[in-house]
Amino acid sequence: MGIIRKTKSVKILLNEFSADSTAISVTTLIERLSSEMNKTTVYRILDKLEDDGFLHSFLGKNGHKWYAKCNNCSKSKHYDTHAHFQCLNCGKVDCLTTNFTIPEIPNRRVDVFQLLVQGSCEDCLV
Amino acid sequence: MGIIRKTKSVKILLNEFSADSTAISVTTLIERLSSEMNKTTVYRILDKLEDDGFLHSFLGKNGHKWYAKCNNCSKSKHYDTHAHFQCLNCGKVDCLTTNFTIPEIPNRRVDVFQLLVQGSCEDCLV
DNA sequence: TTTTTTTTTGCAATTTAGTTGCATTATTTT
DNA sequence: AAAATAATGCAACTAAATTGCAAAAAAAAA
Repeated sequence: MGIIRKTKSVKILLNEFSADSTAISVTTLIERLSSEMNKTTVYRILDKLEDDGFLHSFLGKNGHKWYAKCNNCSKSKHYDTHAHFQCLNCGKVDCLTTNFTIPEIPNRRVDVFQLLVQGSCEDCLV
Repeated sequence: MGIIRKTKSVKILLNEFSADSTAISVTTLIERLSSEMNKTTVYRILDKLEDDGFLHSFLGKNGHKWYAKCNNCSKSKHYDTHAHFQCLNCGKVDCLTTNFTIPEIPNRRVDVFQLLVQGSCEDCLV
């Protein structure tokens, strides 16, 4: 699919991810932008931004969707071999720069994996 | 909370996990046991069996809940340092016996993690 | 065993994330 | 400017999970 038109809504959403590389949950975006666009639009644009390799998505601990900016992704391939870290204290979620390698598993072929790490972030560590 | 009474419904559910150690999704259980108990009961009993350390839960790729038998868990502590493997071919999900160690992450304290690996299981590998 | 207390269950209603169809509006192409 | 195409809003819908409450079942007390 991919983004075709740079509409007002697309620009607003892109802007949300321009600040830092912290991940944002879909529900947060829907609430934050409720006066500017419909939730359906949020879902659809995020979907396309992911297809375009500008964002990538993953599921938080409760199974809800989060999005974050991509660093080295393209239309054809998402480099999702990184983990996501959720701070149990402040709730902030971000991408870890560490690239994980999943060890070989006997008699199985590993295609993809999803790793969500939870703990305390640098700001919340005493 | 924990299990207090060994009711008929509890026995039926325990029985579902007695066979092998393959994980079962909540929706599968609800459908499979629809003639024997209400879905609310399924949710509630699974919840208690997890509290009791008999089952542990995790989220599948779509964010839906799965349960599997515990091996070394107790009421107070779940030894969830293992990954779950979902076969993209047959859909089967099971616990990997390999215990993963998440490497140290600079300036962060890691408390828990969730690792879902997807690929091809031993039965589905040619 | 019978009565009383407490827990469990079923049912219906509710919540919430996410999706879909369709008419309207905006953007791009001609 | 007109025509073609894509994006948006809205309402309705789907599905997983939760909640309140009355009825039923299990355990404890008598």
